Amino acid sequence: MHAHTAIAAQPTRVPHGHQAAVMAMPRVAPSRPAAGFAAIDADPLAAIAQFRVFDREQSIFAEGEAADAVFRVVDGMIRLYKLLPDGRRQIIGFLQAGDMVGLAFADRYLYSAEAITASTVQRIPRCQLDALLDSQPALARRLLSVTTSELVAAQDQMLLLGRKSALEKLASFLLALSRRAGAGRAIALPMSRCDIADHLGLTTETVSRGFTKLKTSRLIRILDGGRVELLDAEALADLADCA
Amino acid sequence: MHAHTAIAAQPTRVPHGHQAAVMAMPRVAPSRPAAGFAAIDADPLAAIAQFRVFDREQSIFAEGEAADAVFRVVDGMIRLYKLLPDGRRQIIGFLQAGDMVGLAFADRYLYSAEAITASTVQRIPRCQLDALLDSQPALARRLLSVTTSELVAAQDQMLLLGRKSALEKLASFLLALSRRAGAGRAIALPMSRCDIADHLGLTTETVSRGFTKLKTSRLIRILDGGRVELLDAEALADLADCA
DNA sequence: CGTCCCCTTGAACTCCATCAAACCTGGTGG
DNA sequence: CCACCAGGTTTGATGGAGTTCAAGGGGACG
Repeated sequence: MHAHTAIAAQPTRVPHGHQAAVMAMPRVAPSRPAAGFAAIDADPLAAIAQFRVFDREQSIFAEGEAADAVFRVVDGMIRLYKLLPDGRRQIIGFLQAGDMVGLAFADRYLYSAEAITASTVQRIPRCQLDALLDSQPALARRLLSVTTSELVAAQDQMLLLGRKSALEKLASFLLALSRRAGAGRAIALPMSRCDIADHLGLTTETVSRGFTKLKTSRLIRILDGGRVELLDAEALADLADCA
Repeated sequence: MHAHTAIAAQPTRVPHGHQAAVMAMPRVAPSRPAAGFAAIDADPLAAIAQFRVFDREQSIFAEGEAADAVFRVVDGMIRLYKLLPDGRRQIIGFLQAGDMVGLAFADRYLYSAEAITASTVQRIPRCQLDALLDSQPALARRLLSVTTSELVAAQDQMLLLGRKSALEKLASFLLALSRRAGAGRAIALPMSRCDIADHLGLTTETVSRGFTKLKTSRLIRILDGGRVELLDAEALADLADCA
């Protein structure tokens, strides 16, 4: 079996002087990994973690490789994706500071991970994690909680992929990012249109047309630096869950 | 752009809160029969479980309701689904004997569960589960493992929904069911075409045409009692993961 | 200032949804 | 036992949302 997992944790503070680029999360984000896991920050995972830095577009691990470590994102943005033999790609999720990836009890990664921006991650060797789980039973419950949140996000994404129109998908995506990022109306979109398309089950062209439509409808505004401002979150929400 | 009719012949109203909550547990193991569940069968969960029987098409719980219990399927088949406000439905997963549902650490169910066939389930009150987790730390690890498998299945489903064609979806679905059912080449399909469609992000008509095509291509054969025989699993596998 | 890459826009096509009707099949009641 | 009905299923015809193919911007970087 293989297995894999993208997990969202929720750091409020990152050890070793690194800064969490994000956060202050609403209690329950309906369609994104999330939820309060501040507890994990204080836990022993940090003690055994090695820090690693990845360049833009650099691979962190690939589907099929031996899954010998779990990662937690400290800074930057990561994409997780699966490929079909002919190259079609589905992006499972985008990870930001605080999210975990690789949590699984299988020996191979089930998807690939690449840095979208320059990123810093903590690497936690699998064997050490296992030992930790033995000595700290409460950790398993926390990880269970984190994994469950991931699963919830995955189910929302299924609804999106299976039943929403292109524009609904785009609106849902922007809102999810916004909730995840917290307060501000402006959100960072460091990923390409192609990444977004592969996350939403669309093509770059359709994503681009969608952005144009949202712009001309005055629902969003494109800022510099690939940032987007949500001008009317309520209208976007209507668009996201409805027809 | 509307779509569906989730309403079968069923008096059970589907409320649907838009409340956030959590829970989880579909189960369509991509590559294994119900493996790791034997251990759980012997465990203390059984001690506190109440058995319940549900009729065909009966609701087990609905999205938005207080999530006060976790369930384990003993017999029958259950569908888990989410609805959009306009009625479009996405079936998150089909549960069979051994699968768990409702595992989560939130106070509301995030999707609805209905019996497809007459079903027997064990009901495990949430509060008792929590107590058990405290007294039996190893249980959390087992549940973590189960949840992780779920997540893996969910990610495969995302790839399916986002990037596969109608026929590829159908082939993948049949193979997943077959792997789950284990040995025999014949698999039970107690769910309707509409259920299958709502699971694969298609319409009943497209599912029906797909079945017809697989039949005329001699890849499957329809048996009585809604059973299907996979005549050429290899060809189906090619169809499932490729173009 | 040119090149590369991504994004945007346009036009044609395709797969699947939609609309519609015929066909089963199981259940009911005469 | 069969006629009838209601439900789901299959098949057909048509249309549309999104893909595919193609070309034209526009910003970053050398």
